[in-house]
Amino acid sequence: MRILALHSDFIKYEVTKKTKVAEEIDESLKKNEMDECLTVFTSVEKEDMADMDALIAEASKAVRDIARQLNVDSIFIYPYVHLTSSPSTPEFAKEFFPLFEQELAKDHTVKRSPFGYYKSFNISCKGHPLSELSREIHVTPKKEDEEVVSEALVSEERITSSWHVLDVDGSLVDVGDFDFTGHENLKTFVDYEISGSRAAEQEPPHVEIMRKMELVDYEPGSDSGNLRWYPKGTLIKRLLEQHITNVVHSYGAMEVETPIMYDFEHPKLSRYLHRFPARQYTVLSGDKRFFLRFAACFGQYLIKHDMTVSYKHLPLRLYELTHYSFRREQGGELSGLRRLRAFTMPDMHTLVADMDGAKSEFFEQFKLCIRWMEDLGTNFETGIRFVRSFYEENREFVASLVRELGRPVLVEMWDERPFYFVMKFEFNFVDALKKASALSTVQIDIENTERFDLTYINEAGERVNPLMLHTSVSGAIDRNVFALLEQAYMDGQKGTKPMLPLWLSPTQVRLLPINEELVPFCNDLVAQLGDFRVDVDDRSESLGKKIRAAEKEWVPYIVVIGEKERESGLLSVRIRSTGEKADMSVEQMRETLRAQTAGVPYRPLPLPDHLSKRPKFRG
RNA sequence: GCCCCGAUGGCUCAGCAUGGUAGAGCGUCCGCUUGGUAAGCGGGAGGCCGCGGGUUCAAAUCCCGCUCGGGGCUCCA
Repeated sequence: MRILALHSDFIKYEVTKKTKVAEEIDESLKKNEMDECLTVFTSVEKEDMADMDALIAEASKAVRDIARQLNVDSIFIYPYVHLTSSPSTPEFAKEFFPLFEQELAKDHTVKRSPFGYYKSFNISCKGHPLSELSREIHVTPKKEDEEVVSEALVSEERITSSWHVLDVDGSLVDVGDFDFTGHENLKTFVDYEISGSRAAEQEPPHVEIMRKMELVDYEPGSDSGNLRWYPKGTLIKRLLEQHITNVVHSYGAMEVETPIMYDFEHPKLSRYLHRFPARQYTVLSGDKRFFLRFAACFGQYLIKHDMTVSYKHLPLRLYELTHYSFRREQGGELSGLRRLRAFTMPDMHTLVADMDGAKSEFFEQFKLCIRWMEDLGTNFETGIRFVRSFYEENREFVASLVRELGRPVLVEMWDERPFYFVMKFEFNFVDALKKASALSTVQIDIENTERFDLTYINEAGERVNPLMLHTSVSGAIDRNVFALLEQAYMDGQKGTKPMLPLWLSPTQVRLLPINEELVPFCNDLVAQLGDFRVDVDDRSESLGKKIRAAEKEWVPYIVVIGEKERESGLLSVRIRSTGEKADMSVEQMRETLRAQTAGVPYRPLPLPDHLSKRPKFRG
């Protein structure tokens, strides 16, 4: 940004002609003047668009400094594009000037000439040594540090909230008064949320597991928080992705795919961005700047903006599995699969006509999320958050959610609305280090359909803004894997053998031939168990070692194949989940597997089915 | 962004306080072993001790800077 500040006896202007980009103004502003003032000619530049909040802070600081130096109170802001050769978009500047005026008006008398008009003007400059000053203001990420905090953060700090527990019988009590006996995990979640007590100074257990098991690993060749997935990890991830997509699809969402990067200068997006901390990756393409999406919101908003939607189409659901969403989290915030800079997020946005529609849809999606968590099989605790006024009007609705869930939940009640939503819930997984991480979530958004101009035609034929739900039924897929591994670890600590659900186990059945002559027989068995992931440890190792290797890989069914098996056709199976050994026929084996994998996706083995053919991905 | 910690064969780590020929286990390769429910035996190969500078006759080791990684704080739309 460039400014030219003139200490003036007076400035007068008069609008002569309107341009295409003109802001709407009152008749009274078409002609105005100010005496004894600092006239500030201002042009907003392209680079300023990186951060509106920082720009306002820096610019007003500069102007205040000059005003103090000259000891003037009155400030006249004059939008004047001609100071620069690389102006920002008119939309950005148009948004900037009123905010700039507002900021300076806190401690000065301020007037402003309108943006987007040709004007004639008269100015008298005092002509003393300090009367003509110019400044260049640069908004750089470095300067943002302490002073410039985005609107969203500021408002979050201002908002006070109170914490309660809502029980199944509908009673709402202060957290302090609730008896957590029998709800220890909820207590852990509550402590984490409220006090934020973060003791552990260790690496989360899932990190060692994900590396040792050759699922996922850090990638030193990329930015931190961008991981590499080995074949077994990729299998697990793909299965979860496929499953969540099936679930959401059969719920009635329409799947779409949208770009991963968006134009900083797109007027609607830039305005949205300025509501949030600058945590996005930026990408340069020629001299255009783009940001990598941090959710699927943008693409879906832009599609919905262009759609013609009737009330008959509601609720209308779009879904995308974002491969990837990007958030440039601060270095120290990153943690294994729990917190990443590039992550995979199933994201659904539902348009509904009104608050009644929003509530019934919210309820259905709440049930869908419960089912997901039950399938995943990890622990979870519920947080429900809303604005106080929303609760006052919807007590019964909120209570019905808790009844549906069948156990008490943590409630956070805000005095005023901190973000764009009036209500949300999340299901939080509590990990081995007693930290909580959100998985499923649904939010009722009352702001963005207007902001992004999403509309539908109601029964009266009018074009109106719907309400919108933001939903992730599963939460980030990476984080689901995190939860599965942490849960397995915790199970292991309690004495049960750690394992993944059968449908996600990279190897479901491992055959251990007692000598190499039995390998062909094992190959026949692999073929007979065709629709499952069965492999053969054909290496020339001792049986003990093969068993140990299979156990370390958490293989759910380990089958030793010797002469006895070849003759009888009965398999000697070591069942990980129960620790028992059982003899079963191939057909029984098949049935056992089939019963446990009904309704979930299948993918073939991600590696060669003979262990002797398998490379090591690490160590 | 701030504060702590770390970096040595493919992996996990020892060695570093007191400078003097670089070590182990696992894995890998080659032999032997053909076994019945969690580690059979022997041998070989494999190292710019993260990068750059300094101190020293001599640096994996001491000092400074950097890079990368992890954890904590803050943060988590």
